[in-house]
Amino acid sequence: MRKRLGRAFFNRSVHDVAPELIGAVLLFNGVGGRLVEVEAYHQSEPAAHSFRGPTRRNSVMFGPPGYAYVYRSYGIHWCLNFVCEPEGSAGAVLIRAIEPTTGLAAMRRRRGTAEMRLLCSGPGRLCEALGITGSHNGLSLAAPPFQIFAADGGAEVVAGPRIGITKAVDLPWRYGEKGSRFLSKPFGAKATLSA
DNA sequence: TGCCCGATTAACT
DNA sequence: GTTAATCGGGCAA
Repeated sequence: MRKRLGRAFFNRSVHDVAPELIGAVLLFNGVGGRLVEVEAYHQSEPAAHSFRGPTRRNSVMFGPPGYAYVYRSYGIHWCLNFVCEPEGSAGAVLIRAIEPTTGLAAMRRRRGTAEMRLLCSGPGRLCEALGITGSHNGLSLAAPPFQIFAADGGAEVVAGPRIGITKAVDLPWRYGEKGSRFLSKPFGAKATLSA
């Protein structure tokens, strides 16, 4: 049986947490699958929402680890983050893609497609498929509707540059499962291997 | 207040 | 390849 992840897991550096999340299982109201792509963000670098200090939108990032930070992207989509680091460090891991395994019918209905690749491959798609919205901002990751289980160690993790940002573009803080068909974008040939 | 831009996606040409 | 949808934050005035 997989180990349930709680606050202790998230109360560490985003650089430790993010690669360990690849292969972990995320369920929201019993719907979800295996995490295959995430990105790390930290207050110290300008691509992070927390870089310029607390605002109403990002306040959850400045709270304790183990909580969900959900924000609206481009005025349209929702994006899910796991708050990490000791409280006040304002780090978070953006959940970018999952391999759908559980609750396929609900995901297909919400996304309006049966195409597996299009259900959860991208941060906005994933939130729509799982039914996550801004109303879930600030919820604990250790209690329903969230259930998060540790990776079983089978995933081979690669790292590369983050996607869709214009600042700190060279930091290789995107992590994914090597060769997964459910990535939002493939990793380049020069992607490095990670623990 | 007004203007520009963004951790995106789908539907165009 | 380009563009529209649409809203909160940051910054200038």
